[in-house]
Amino acid sequence: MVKKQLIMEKSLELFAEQGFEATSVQQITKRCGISKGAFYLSFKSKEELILALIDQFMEQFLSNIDYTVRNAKNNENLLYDFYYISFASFNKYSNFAKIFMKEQAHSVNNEMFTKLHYYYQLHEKAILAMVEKLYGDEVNEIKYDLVYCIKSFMRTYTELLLFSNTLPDLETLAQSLAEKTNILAKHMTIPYVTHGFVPLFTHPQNEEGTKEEIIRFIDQSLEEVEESIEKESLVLLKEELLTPTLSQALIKGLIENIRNHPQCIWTAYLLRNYYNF
Amino acid sequence: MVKKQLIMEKSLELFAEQGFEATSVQQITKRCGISKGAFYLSFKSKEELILALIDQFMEQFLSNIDYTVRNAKNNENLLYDFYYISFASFNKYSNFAKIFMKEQAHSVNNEMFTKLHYYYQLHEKAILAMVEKLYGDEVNEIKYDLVYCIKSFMRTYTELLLFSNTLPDLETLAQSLAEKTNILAKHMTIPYVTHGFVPLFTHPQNEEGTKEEIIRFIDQSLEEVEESIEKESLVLLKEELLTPTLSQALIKGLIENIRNHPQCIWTAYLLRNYYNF
DNA sequence: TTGACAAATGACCGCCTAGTCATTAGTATA
DNA sequence: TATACTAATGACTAGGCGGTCATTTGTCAA
Repeated sequence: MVKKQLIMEKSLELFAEQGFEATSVQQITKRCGISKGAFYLSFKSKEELILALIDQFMEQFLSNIDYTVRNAKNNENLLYDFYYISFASFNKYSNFAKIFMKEQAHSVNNEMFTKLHYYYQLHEKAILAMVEKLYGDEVNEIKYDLVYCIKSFMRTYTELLLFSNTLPDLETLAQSLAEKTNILAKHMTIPYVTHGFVPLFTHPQNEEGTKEEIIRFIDQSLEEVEESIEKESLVLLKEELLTPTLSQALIKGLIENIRNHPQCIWTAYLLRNYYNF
Repeated sequence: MVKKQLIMEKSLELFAEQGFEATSVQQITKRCGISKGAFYLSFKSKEELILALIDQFMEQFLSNIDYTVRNAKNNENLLYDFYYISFASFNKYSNFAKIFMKEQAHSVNNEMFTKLHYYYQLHEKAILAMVEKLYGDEVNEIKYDLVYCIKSFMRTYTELLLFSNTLPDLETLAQSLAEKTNILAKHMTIPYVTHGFVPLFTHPQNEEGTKEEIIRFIDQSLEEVEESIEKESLVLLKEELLTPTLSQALIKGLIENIRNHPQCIWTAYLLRNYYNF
């Protein structure tokens, strides 16, 4: 549905400028050049639109990071790549990133709060995985605190990137933060965050990740995808889930086929998790 | 005026829970147990109330930090004290701090935006002054970036402090961040922020700090203060501004007399700046 | 050209908002 | 007690909000 995409694009602009609450459905429909009724044909409420935007961006963003961390051949460039890909994502989807910065703690309502915290924890998990991969057992005492430092850097420097008018220099930024992180990992002795992530709020155990859930995502992707290779890959992956026959390499290749297709990003992410690639 | 204070207290609670926009004047008056009309006798609009709250807290907070940095006898505990006093302030005025975290980038309107950025820059200036005092010329290349790192830490760990339910351990927190800062100052070689603070937005040169402006603040404080010592100190300071006669030590003592009085905090801050204490 | 169906419209609803102002209550002085 | 004045009230206005739905428009096949 083209209209749905149009609404998401235009509303993103408005939300980035004004925030969620301050942007009315009227403004959105006006910018789209459609009527109010048409809006409610695509989304059953303003809230649903917001949740859809969050999903779209966070899935993209997190799967990018996850892919980078998992597929890093060596540790040499991992930290740099992590920062680079993160800031590049924020830069590319700057409109969403701006909203994210503004509304993060706002939690307009419960469902949005739940969703954001869910993605937030996935992000922390990805960073923690990276820290463990990079520094191993040497940093066991300080690793949770280190994750927090990394998150600190990302937050503040992303803000600088998004809201200052200077031209971003992503290479230097990634280098600078990678250096800082390495320095802290090497010399820090007094951590503050020590007990892992105190979940601010207990998230109902998500069923994502089970075989059935992944198949549901594959079916959904199948409906939305046109291209034949992606379609075939999805079908094969579904069959493989039901009755395993293929080798690891073949499965990995199939996932690789769909990983960059807009409608398959989350499906690919779940599959990578499932097969532990 | 007692009512004004009541409204500020109760509205602070509501704003911290829900944010500015989501809190209506009706809710505020209900919690205060007063009528809507009574609200508009104290504040001429909801916006004026918000701006007053921002002023009250930021003046308190910044003057605390400024005092700590200026009066540090040696560099040994300065960094620790800075972090400690900052987090203690945030902890004490947690309701305001929560609002501040939530609404920072929101800029409901232009006047609030201007105000926040003004205080924001004062904060950066105070941190920069501390960095220079601590590390001198050794960190010239990286000092602006270091300021940004300090701000990063403060942001994220304040959030942890405010929104997690764990008991805060301010000593450890201040120690931990002081160590991190020292480590970075010692080892960092690749700064990202190099050109000083690119003012995101040019702030109209505030007249605060001129002799006339300070006298106006003294007059305002005089109206609100009851205690005789503070009153006398204010009168003497005003006379001194008009016709200088007293020694540095006497002036400093007079400022010290008023520095902790709620209605004189900003006046004292401006005077310290004026006399460069 | 007609009829059938889907897509799109925008007037309309109930609700809530910030802010106003004629009216009333309370209090201090003469 | 009468008068004068301030403090406080809450019904009211105008306007914006999210969301609905009877109606119109557009697009096909027959």
